[in-house]
Amino acid sequence: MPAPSKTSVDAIVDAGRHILEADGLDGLTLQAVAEAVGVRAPSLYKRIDGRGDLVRRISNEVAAELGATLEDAARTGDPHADLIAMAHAVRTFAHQHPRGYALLFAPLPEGWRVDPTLNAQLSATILRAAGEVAPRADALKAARTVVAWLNGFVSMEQAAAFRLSGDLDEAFDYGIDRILAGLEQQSD
Amino acid sequence: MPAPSKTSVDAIVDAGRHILEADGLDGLTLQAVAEAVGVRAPSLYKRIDGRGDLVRRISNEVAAELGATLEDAARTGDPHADLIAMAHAVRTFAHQHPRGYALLFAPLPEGWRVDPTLNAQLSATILRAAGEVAPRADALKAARTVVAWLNGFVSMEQAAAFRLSGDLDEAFDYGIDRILAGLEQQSD
DNA sequence: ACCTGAACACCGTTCAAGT
DNA sequence: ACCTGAACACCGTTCAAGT
Repeated sequence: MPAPSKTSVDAIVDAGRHILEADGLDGLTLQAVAEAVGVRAPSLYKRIDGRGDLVRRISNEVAAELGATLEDAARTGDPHADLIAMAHAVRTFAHQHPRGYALLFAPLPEGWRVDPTLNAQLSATILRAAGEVAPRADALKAARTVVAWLNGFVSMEQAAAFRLSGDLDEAFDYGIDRILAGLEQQSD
Repeated sequence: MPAPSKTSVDAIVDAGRHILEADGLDGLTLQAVAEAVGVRAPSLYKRIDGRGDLVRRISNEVAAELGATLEDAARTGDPHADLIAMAHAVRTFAHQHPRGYALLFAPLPEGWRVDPTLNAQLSATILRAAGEVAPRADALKAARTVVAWLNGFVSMEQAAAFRLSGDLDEAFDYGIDRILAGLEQQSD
C-alpha cells in the first residue's frame, strides 16, 4: 500500500527560501523545513540529498531569478545606461532577497555552490554591455571590474560594513558613474 | 586547592585562527579548539563567552593585522601609488588568510561582528589617500568605491565566483587602474 | 580558581519498520 | 512508494562536583 506524497521538491525549496530569508543560513535546518512542509525530517531525504543539496537548489533558484532581473533591466540598448540600470536592479534584488543574494557569493563547501552554468549566464549580460563601453579587448576585465564593485558594495552594505555615515544611495550612484568614466576613458 | 591554569585567551584565539583557516567556520567547533589547547570544551567558558565571542575575537585580531598591513603599504606619500600598493597588500593578505579575511565582511549574527572601531581604523588609511586622488568633497564616496571593488574582487576570487577564464592578476591591475582613472577625472 | 563529567536541547543523517 | 520513530554521532551550553 503506497503512502501518498505529502510534499514535493518545489515545496521544500520554497519553504527553504522563506526560512533562509527569515532566519539566516544557520536557521535553515532540515527540521524547520520539514515542519514547514508537513513531514518529518528524514522524509526530506526522499526528495533532496541532504542540507547541502537544499542550499544548492535554493542558490540556483535565486541565481535564475537574478539573471531574469538583469535581462529585464538592460533594455535601452545603450550600454552605459544599461550598466547603470543593471547595477540598480542588482542592488534592489539584493535588498529584497538579502540572504539569498549573499548565498550566491558565499564561500560555501564544495557541492553546495550554485550551478556554474547559471553563474555564467548571469555574467553574460553584463559582459556584453561592458564590452561596448570599454575597448572590446578589455571586455572581460571591464565586466569583472563592474561586477566586483557591484557585489562588493552590496555585500558590505548588507554586512553593515560601511561604518562611517554618509548617504549610501549617493555613494552607489557616484561609484557606478566614476567606474564607467574610467572604463570609457581611452587608456594609453 | 586552586586548579592550575592550563590555557589562556591568547592560546584559545590562536588555536581558533588555525582551525578556522584549516577547516572553515563550520570546522571551528569549541570541541576542536578545546582539544587543541588541551582542555575540555566546558573549560573554555572560563575564558571566552561562547562560540560567537571566539569568532568576534578572531575577527578583531585579523582586522588589527590587516590594518597594520595597510599602513605599511602606504609609504610613498603619492596617493595614487599608495592606493595601488594598498590594494595589492589587501589581496595578498586575503590570499594568506582567506577564511579570516572573509570573516571581516561576512554577514554574521549580531554580537559576532568585528569591533566597529577596528573597522573604522581600517578605512581611515584608504580614506586619506582617496581624498587626495578625488576632489576632497568626494573623499568618502571615492574611498567606498575603491573598498567595495577591492573587497568584491577578493571575495569573488575566494568564492571561486569568477567562472570565465582570463588572468585574474591582470584583471586586478586593470581594475584598480581604471577606477583610479575614473576618480581622478574631473567630474562635471 | 579552574577543570571535569554528566546532562540537556539541539543538529544531520541512516535505517529498519510500518502502511 | 513514501513516511515514521528510533538511533547514532555530533554540536553548544549549563552546572554540580571534584581538586
